Amino acid sequence: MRKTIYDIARAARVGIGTVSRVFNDHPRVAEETKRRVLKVARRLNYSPHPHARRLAKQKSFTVVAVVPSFSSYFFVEILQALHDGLRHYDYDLLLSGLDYPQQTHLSLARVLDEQRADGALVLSLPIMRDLRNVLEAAKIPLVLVDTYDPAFNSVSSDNVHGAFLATQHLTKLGHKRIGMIAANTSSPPARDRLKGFKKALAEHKINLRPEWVKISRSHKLDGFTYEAGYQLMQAFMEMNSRRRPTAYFVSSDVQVVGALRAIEEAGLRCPEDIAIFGYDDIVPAEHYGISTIRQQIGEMGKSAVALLMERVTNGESKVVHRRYEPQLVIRRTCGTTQGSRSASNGSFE
Amino acid sequence: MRKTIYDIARAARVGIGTVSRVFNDHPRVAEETKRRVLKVARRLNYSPHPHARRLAKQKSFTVVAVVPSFSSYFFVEILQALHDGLRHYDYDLLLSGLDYPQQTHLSLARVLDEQRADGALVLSLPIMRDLRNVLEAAKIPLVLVDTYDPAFNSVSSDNVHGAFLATQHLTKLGHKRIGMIAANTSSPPARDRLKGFKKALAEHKINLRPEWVKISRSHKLDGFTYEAGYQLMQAFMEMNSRRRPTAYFVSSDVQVVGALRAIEEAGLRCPEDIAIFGYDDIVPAEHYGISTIRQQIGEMGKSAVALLMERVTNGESKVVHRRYEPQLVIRRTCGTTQGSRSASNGSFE
DNA sequence: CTGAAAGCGCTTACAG
DNA sequence: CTGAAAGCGCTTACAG
Repeated sequence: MRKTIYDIARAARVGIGTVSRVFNDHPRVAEETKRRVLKVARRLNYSPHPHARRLAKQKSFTVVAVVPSFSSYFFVEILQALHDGLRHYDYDLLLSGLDYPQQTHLSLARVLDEQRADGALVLSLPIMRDLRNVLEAAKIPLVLVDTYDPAFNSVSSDNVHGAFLATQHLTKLGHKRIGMIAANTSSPPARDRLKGFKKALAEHKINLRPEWVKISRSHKLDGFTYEAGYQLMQAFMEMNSRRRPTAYFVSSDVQVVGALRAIEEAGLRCPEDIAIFGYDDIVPAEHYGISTIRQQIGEMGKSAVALLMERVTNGESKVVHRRYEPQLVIRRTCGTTQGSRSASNGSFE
Repeated sequence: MRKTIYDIARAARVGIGTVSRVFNDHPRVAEETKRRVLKVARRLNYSPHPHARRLAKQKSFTVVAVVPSFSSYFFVEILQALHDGLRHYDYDLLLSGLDYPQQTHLSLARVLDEQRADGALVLSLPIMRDLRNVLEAAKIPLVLVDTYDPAFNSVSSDNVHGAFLATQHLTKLGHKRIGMIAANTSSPPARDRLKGFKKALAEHKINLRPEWVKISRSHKLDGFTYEAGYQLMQAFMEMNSRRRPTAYFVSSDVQVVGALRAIEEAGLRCPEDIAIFGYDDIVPAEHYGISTIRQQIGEMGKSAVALLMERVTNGESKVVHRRYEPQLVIRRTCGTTQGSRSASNGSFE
């Protein structure tokens, strides 16, 4: 039979209040009493009933993570980081998956309504009006991860800057003809990466050719998929080789893998014929030798949890934005300095 | 302020017991009363407090999933399936990740001890003695997913048969020289796939050459990784081309991706020079054109949840084993019938 | 069919 | 420092 606080109290010859205080690290319990209670508790293999505790404390000791999708490397990694972080706080992680992004606010509203969570982590979702209303109505701490909205705490990565770095690197290698494969711009990261790309071209006085920027319209993971990368690169491959880019910034590594496939099928090689720069540094990126931008996912996860827990436990309420700097990871696919070829090619431009 | 059952009772002019009965679908409540209560509840936006309910009912309405690792496609997909399935039952899914497989039994013991779950789903773990003890001691329903042990309910896929089908397909294409890249045999699926491979060779009277079976010793995901596939295939590539297999059964698609890379680096092509058969049908497999074995992951997840919930809610207790038949998915990498080449090659053996 | 009351296992002011 | 008691929001025999 499960042991209760009464069993411990009896065996330790104290009142139940004292047992409770011991387990709640109440400051005013005599050392001696505390020791005795803990000893008995251990002997009887006691642990407080979580739901009773939650009811009495009027707290759920649970955090919800609202995730748009399970099936991408990024989410798996960030989820893992969040899960690990939460362990230190003895909080449970409740997953709230979404079938349709449109229902985010509904599913979240329900969770918050039922007071099933003391805090929320909202991943990668564009903050639309419906969602913002729910979030503002919910009087619980929350932090946005991988998105940004001035009104809420957030931990995000500077996608504009990351894309800028990647593109700039391509220019430094001597490329003048640079294209981009972008994800659906309904996704904030996709939008920012496109922005960073444009910014880098502008800053290096390289002409932006509209036909050299191909944007996925897919709604499946907002085009952050193999298929999207493959198809868009195929479109490039169909262009006359003298009239297409020599280098490409691709908005995610998953897309790069698809793109590489298209390049190979076109009988070309990367990086010999075509330079590629990706984004995300997903696990397999190393193996493919993809030059990419690393987001500090583990750090972001830890930081998001810490931020949230400060608010949940200390009642801290100032809105904070933490922005992580992405890092360049140079590997094979971007190639090395364009020698004479770039010079001559460049002169055509 | 949060509404309680008392608010509803007062507004609906009934006792709190009646309100409770309405929300618990108690059979003997007058239709008229029920309607009135529900109407008021809706108006006041009431929903029962989950923890109070759990405390009073002495049930956690939660299921734990013990997962060895987040970072693989397989787990993500199975998790997604479990999560979806659980929704229909209004049960929460509690994740219990593991840092070290060795502590599985400890982390599980803790959860069960604290009565934080009414049932458990244990994924892909080899059932060792420690774990078996914990599971047997826990008097809660549980089902094994993707593993098998005679003592517990299980939903698994017939890995022996899947590997058999894959290997047999290679023989049917005319291959006589067939090798295998296997994962660490400490993993039950890895072991079974190796077994199925051997069985198919035996049945088709093809000689098993020990040096043509390369087994990963990695502990990282038991060798179900890009790296393992890459390295083992590299080892094959270093063999004299006349003395190595013309076809390979690889124990997972992730490994295939690594293997393809090694093949490419060796200046060979798949399927023209080398035929490959994978396993798992992970999302990107389609894109690579990997011929593979599909496990019915979605089905398995649904079925596991259903099995568990029958036990949790109906108290059903017979031990049941559900085995899913894997399916052949023929794509590019295994090539087509070996023409004259296979004939002549075959004659060397 | 329905209400009043005890109980689920804790927490926490209030006295002392 | 510590005990007795009320309260957290439900559920469920027990009467009626």
